[in-house]
Amino acid sequence: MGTTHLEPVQEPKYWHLKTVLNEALDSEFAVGEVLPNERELAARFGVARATLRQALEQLELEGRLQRRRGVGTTVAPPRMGVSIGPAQGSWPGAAGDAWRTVGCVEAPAPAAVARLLGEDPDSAADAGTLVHTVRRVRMMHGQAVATELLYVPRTSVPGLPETLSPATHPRAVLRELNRLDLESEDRAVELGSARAEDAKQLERLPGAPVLVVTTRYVAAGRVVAVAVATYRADTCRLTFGDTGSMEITHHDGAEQRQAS
Amino acid sequence: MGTTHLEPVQEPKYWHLKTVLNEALDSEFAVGEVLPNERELAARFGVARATLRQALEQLELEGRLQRRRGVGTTVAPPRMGVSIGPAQGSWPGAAGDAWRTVGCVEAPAPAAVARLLGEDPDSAADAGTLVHTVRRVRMMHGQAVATELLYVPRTSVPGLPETLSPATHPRAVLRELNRLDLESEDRAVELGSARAEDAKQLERLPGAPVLVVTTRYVAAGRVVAVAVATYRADTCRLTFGDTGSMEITHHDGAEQRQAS
DNA sequence: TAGTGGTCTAGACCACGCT
DNA sequence: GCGTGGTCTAGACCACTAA
Repeated sequence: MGTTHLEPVQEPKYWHLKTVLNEALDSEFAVGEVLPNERELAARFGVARATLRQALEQLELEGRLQRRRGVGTTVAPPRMGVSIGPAQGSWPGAAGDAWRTVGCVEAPAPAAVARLLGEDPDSAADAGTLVHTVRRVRMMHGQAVATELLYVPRTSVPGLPETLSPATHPRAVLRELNRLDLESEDRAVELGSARAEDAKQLERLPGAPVLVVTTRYVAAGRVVAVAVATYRADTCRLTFGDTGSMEITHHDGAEQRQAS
Repeated sequence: MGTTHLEPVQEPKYWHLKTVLNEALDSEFAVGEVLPNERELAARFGVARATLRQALEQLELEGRLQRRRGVGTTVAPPRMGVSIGPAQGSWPGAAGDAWRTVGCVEAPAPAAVARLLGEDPDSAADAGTLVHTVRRVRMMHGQAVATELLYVPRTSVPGLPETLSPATHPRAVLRELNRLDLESEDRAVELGSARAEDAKQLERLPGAPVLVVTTRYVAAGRVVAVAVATYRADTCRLTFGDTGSMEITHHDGAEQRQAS
């Protein structure tokens, strides 16, 4: 990455800059390596820092870079493929999955969730059903890749005792849920930005781009649970389907060296 | 939306601004309505235009706003649910789907595609297989929501004549493809930014956020085709699963009035 | 041609991670 | 405390759309 000042083009500077950096990343940097700091880079390319940042932002969005305040900008490893249903025992709480339960409360369902549960919109308006709300975090390669809120109406798990200790509560809900036999799952994926709470658990700043996966679990003809999972969009590629053979984690880039 | 100057908080201004605007959008604006211009809004909230823009950018990312150069900023309708296989005859070219074919060439497969097709990485390095490359656009409600490049190796459609006119070529490829019986599909979804070419067809600026859906079609134990589809992330919610009953296009917001 | 959003600049200060 | 990325400002000019 030389002191290449940009030749005048009729293409936004930040766009051209992005291309140049992308190529430099492929050919001159190893995964995990730290780039020069933003002031340095901006000077080297002869642009304002804000312009340089616009290019870096996009590269981070595309999963090529990782930036951390107080630390620096590093070359990101290829996105990891995370398997989303129906395979790999994603039925919440199945043994061996990579979810870690971090809490559970019992509260009225938010309006949006009530609608997904197939409530009558009117009745949901004034009094949402009581739902067990389990918060979980999905770990992969020692990193938090997703947070999830799992909503289970009390009516879905009638076998539960009235009062539960915070320690056993989530486990009990998941256990009861696994007793039901799952008929099907509906899923939707959309782009969102991390709310403050999620951002913290994903070790990102609020507003970071995330992929929101909404799942409805159907058993015995009824929606028995709804999950809203928030995946880091920068580091994750969501994989669907039977085999999981697309889980190959390799990338285009020329050499795949490793930083010390 | 009053002349509410922001009270001093220890939260980024643009973040707070986003919250305020989001609420105003729910309560004081109808879908399709145009907002005051950026200079006006910035003045009204007592912030620099760049700061105001940071808030607007996020709201656009979340599908709440739509901005068009030379026109203005309007309140976006709720995201539309677009169905992604395996239902709804998504096997390319099936009758009645909303894809419009815009071109077709025969060329060596790019390295990334060759890998997805299950090629030997070494042989792919020096000589990619010849593939038919069909470019399609997915329309919904009269709007382009996705572009797709469908890669079909010549070996997958041996029945095809050597030379084809540009007009009949794509149709012929799709027809041959439909003769095979599809065994399964692998899919992956990740965040990307629109390349110049895609952006144009999606009526967005280059770099706009998109959801990239990569599909591998398997028939007779082999990968017979690979599709890379690029969906507008601002206007689309991708839906997966059996019923498509999550296709409800309604949103949280209080009233859902309609602009004139 | 007037008005919009998009790009760009050259500064300043802040919050955070390290050491 | 020092260096990093994150936020913010107050300008300027450009590219596009529509009247």
